[in-house]
Amino acid sequence: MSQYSASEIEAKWQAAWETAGIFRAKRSADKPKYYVLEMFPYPSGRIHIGHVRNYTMGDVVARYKLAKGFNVLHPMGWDAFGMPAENAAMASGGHPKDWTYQNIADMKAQMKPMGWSLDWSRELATCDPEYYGQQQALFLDMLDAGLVYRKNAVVNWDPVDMTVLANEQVIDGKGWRSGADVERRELTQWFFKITDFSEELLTAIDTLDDWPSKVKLMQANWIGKSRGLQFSFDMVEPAEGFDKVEVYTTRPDTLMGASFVGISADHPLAKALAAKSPEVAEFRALCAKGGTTEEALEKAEKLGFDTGLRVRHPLNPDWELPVWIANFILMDYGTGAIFACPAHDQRDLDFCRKYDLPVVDTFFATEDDTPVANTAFVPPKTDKVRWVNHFAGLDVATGDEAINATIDFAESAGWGKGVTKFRLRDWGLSRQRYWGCPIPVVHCDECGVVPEAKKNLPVQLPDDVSFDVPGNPLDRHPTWRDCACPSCGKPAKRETDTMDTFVDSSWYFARFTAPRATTPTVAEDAEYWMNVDQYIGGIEHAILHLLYSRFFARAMQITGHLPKKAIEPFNALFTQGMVTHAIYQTHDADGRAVYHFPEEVEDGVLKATGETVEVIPSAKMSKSKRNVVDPVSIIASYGADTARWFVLSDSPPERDVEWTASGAEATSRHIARVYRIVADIAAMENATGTGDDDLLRATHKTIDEVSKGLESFGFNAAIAKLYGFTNTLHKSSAGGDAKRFAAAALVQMMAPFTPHVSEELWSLLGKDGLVSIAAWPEADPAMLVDDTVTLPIQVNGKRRGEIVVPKDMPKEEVEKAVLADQAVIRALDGAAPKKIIVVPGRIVNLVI
RNA sequence: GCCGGUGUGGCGGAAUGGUAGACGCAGCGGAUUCAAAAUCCGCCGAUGGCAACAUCGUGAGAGUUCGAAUCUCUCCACCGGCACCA
Repeated sequence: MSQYSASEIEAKWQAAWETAGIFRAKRSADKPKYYVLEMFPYPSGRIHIGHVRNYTMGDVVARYKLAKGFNVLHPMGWDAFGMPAENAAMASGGHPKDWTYQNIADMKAQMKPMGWSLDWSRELATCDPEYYGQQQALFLDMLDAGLVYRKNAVVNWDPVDMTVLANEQVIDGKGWRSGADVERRELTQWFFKITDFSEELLTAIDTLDDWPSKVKLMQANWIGKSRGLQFSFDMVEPAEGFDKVEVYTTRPDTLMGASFVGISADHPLAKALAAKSPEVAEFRALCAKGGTTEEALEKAEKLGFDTGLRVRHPLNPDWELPVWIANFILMDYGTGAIFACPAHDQRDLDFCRKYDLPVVDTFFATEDDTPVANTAFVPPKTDKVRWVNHFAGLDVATGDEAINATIDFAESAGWGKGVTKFRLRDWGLSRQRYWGCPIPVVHCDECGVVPEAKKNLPVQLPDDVSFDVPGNPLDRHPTWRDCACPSCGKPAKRETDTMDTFVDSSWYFARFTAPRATTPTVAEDAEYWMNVDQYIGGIEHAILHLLYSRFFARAMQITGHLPKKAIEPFNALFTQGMVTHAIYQTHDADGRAVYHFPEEVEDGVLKATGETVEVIPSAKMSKSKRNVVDPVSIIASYGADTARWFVLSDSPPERDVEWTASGAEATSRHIARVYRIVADIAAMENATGTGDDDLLRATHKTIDEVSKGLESFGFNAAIAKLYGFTNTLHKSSAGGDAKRFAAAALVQMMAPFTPHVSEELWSLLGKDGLVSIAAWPEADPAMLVDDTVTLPIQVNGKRRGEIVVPKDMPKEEVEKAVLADQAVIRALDGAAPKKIIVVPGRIVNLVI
């Protein structure tokens, strides 16, 4: 072949890899293992450029480690349960199962041409009974170990469709289909006891050395450990069987600024009052309006209801405070009751101003005693402040000191107790939906809630379901619900809730070590392949998915499914930025947003109808918003090597990248240029030339820099070095021997990025075997050091010139050389420098 | 609202306390060609200057330092997460 043709070579080399079986992971003692995993995709049906970027990053790592002599495990699967399949069934009448498996087939067909070094023999889909049956076994073991329980929790309830809505389906407090005002309603649900591990999940963050610090910080904040004071306000007149209100506060030091006692609308006292008082019941109903997200609760207008009940201040029995029901107090956190200190909490202040409640300052800044008006004074807890008549005798002290002093004071006086609490809540896993893993329990009138027997697993989803009415089809299935109680054998009903899809993705990394096993994992395989050495995925999973996986690793260790060393399953984490793209939307007759694919839009109008589209710039690519870019056309036009190189070349991998089509053409030209340069070199005579040594040095330097780039996810930097090295090689007048050495190194270094053309050029250079498994080139340290160094010279921090000096010239001689330099003499203009700063090997700065 | 992040030429970005703009794209000029494509060579932050060079310049403002894109504080804009999107 005389010129580069992607279409001819890519299929050829993919077949060669397949035949050689070089990506099939096998356990063996002779090599170290390396497990690289990218977060598995949801089978939307089309791969998008974000997938291409994510999986190419993982592939570069996997291929580099393969060349470095590791046994590499690089698997792929499908996060295949979830709402979009049901939505598709509702929209077009098909079945979620058919839709999902068709999407998997389509996406796999689009992924194969990318040439990723995946071990497809380990492919799994979470909707395969082979997978979810083992997940049910895992669930039963966790139930047995006391890690699962049932309790009430609130959901978004659509009162028109009579169905539970996902947060995503609540838009501005209304149901997405019915448009009805959404209510918060309690339901009995299954929970994982993740809070048993709050302390452990928090402290173990310190062991995650190769995780981004921002992710560790987000997880720590999410777990939210706090120390505070728990104590009671005695009621002046007991009511509804309550004689006190127990509160928890992280700022007990502000107790003298208490304005009222607030209880959550879901507090037992509020419920008890509502049973007697229509006004309270009405207020509770008002508080129940809207969605369940923390954001909705935080942003909602502050509402309060004065119960008329009074409580006594613990430090002064004559001081009575009113008890209010307030919508911003969460039943899930602390005791569901607080005391409000408006002077030092903005929410409390807003509330007190609205309902005309007193505002009492308890401390001031050391130099400023302006009373609080409409902005609460909330300095960092590490700042010293001046206290007003503090009951524990403080004058000037930090918030932290005051909190500790107050807790000690309350404990020794016997009216309060220092308590550590966590923000983290237990993980509710019940979903009132069809397309998920059935929860393998049975409800029996005689025996209560009974786990399904393991021999009856998997509890398979029935195929004969319809989606023509809202709600969970399992709930109204004529026969699937009916079963025999595993305990007493009498007729019973199956649980119709299925599992949160986060459960599916919380252990797939472990399943990949033995994907076909008839137990969740196999000890020898888990022992050999765990942990994941490098995990790669989107920053949007920084908290939930990763925290749930960390919990599952612990639960699986307790239930005997993972070894102790896998307690933290991901040794290193890399969070790639998202690929963003403009969203194109129009509105239907009812004013609801309709999204359009980029290829349907031209010059701001829909190609089909000429309708003007609204452009929302730079949003996260998402299948529901349809702002996805199709990589298939890039591969068809330029080939996989171009697509692979291009997605990694322009932007640092952790950063978001706005996708634009320009540049693929240029990448393709560059690959063709490398092809020509290397092909010419392959035809050169064996000989020496001028600059052999320079080229050799440049080669070793590039090997060093590119290897470092690959080790540290500096893919764009590594590619920039490869561009530079290609230019150096092209301009060099070195002889055939040196050039062939340099060309072979170039081809090898490009191989993780552009494996197909690299294989072609490797064989063109007359090398034996596959470049994919050729040993990675090593840089000779002796070739990396230069004898001289160029030092920039600054005068008062501004660059005025530069000198070239021997690498290890002593400071005094550098100073002499600098002062003798013409540019320096000109810049000094006769002035004598006050100070000369010489940073060896870096810079010289003269201060005048 | 709360938590986390990002901000540098026309564009993607490099430099993580030491020469701001590596490398790439776009653009401009030249060579080659009957012509074009491809290819090759060169220029390319702004302002002033024939030039040498000077001044300004990393979202805005302040600070620390011999020296700041980089560290600190305040503010602005955008992005991610907020427990039932995956």
